Amino acid sequence: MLAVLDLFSESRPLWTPDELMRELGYTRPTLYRYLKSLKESGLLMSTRGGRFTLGPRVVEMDYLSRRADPLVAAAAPHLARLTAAHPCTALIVRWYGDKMLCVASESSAPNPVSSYPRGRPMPMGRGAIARSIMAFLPKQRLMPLILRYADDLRGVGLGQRPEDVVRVLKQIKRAGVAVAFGEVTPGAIGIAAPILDAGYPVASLCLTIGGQQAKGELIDRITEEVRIAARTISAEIFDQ
Amino acid sequence: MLAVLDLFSESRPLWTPDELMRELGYTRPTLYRYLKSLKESGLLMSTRGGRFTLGPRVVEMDYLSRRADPLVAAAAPHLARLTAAHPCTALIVRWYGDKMLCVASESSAPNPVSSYPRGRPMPMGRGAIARSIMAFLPKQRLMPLILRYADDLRGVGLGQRPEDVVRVLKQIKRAGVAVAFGEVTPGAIGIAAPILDAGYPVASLCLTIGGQQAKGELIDRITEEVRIAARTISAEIFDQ
DNA sequence: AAGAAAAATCTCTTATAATGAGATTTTATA
DNA sequence: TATAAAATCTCATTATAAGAGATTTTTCTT
Repeated sequence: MLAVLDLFSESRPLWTPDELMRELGYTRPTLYRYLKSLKESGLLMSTRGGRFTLGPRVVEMDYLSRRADPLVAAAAPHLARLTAAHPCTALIVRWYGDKMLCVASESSAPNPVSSYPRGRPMPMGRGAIARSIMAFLPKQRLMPLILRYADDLRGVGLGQRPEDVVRVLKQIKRAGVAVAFGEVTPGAIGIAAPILDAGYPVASLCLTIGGQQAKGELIDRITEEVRIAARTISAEIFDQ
Repeated sequence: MLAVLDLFSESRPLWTPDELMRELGYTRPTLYRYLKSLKESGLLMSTRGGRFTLGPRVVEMDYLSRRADPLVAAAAPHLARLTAAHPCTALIVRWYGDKMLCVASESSAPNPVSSYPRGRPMPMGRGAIARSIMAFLPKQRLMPLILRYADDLRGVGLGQRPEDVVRVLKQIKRAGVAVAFGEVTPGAIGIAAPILDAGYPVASLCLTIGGQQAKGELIDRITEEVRIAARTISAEIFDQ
């Protein structure tokens, strides 16, 4: 039944029962039984024209998840403060072991180079956010990731061999912040620091600014602010 | 398995396996099997301390649902325009047959009286939003609702008997807009017009302003703007 | 880093509950 | 209101979840 749910994607948010039957190979009564359960639970809903989409429970659960997340609560004032201080976008990206998703963001840039709403997936192989998290992973957890994203990591100039990547990440860990120039969004500078829970990276605080405003001295100042804000948030969420 | 998911609520967003076992009466292996599936699908995740919460798939699905919703897309510029014109909160509330949820909102009020984020449930028996939708329901769909929320409807002075409520709703339908004073949030005025898809109400556009700014003439002007905006959105979403 | 405690998973039999073919009912459409 | 399409029902069959208890893995303590 969860396989039905998994078919609803960005490129294909609407399905007819017949399409689902064909895709999953279920018979008509079986599929309709699943659809009935999913509809009753609110995870799916039918639209006019006999198609199905994600339903109200999805919206409701995200609301719950947002309100129950101590990280989102702790980070909100810091995002507000940082965006008030600089024309930028500040975001919190959670790391779920295999992927990263933006869970909170606020923007004060007049024309943001890119949007980072809650739920937007972020790439694991590129950008300051990914590196700020990877730098704080224990080696055993890190190595599989480096191998999996070897191509991407090479592409942004982190080094040819895994050892080279590890060396760069060690530097980032020492600095406590990662900076990237246009790796995720062309023209955007990303400055990210990890949020640690019990010493283990669970998310990243990232501030993105347009490449134009990027005087070296300003970047240094922001870098320091991000580092400190991430540290503060880490302390606030630690055990609760 | 969906019963497990249903337990995660605003008042109880964290559960231990033992609590779930006790609550649902499942044996240990059974519950763990469920948790494993739900964890693998990303609907649940475990936190430090062996507790479970809603997981990344929830965040991701809401993002999908938001991006795939033609109503959210069509309404966004209107919310922006209305909030730019008045210090207020403008929101879109979808009606799901048995409940209403805010699906989009934007605010320009300096100190909003209340917040209406996506996912917030709205009461079906009170407020301009509820009435703007009920007024456009066919009688057969309407009567059960009136009976179900009779107490609430009486409480806000819509009439003692169902016929009285029906009469008030007929007036609202003729006007095309509903106005309410402090029914959902004390001190807030709500002005709502239905969004129709194929003549059938699927949502409501609502504008809330603080009671202080509420000169009668201003309310009349806003009322007209809301009515027209809702009509425009209806036309835009009609069959895609 | 080793041992104890707790948590999670595994094994295998039993019995429950999901499946599918086809018929039937309900809903939508003209 | 008739016709087509969509959704649900029936029931025998079979697959597959459930549970008791043992076992493994993880976590915590010292």
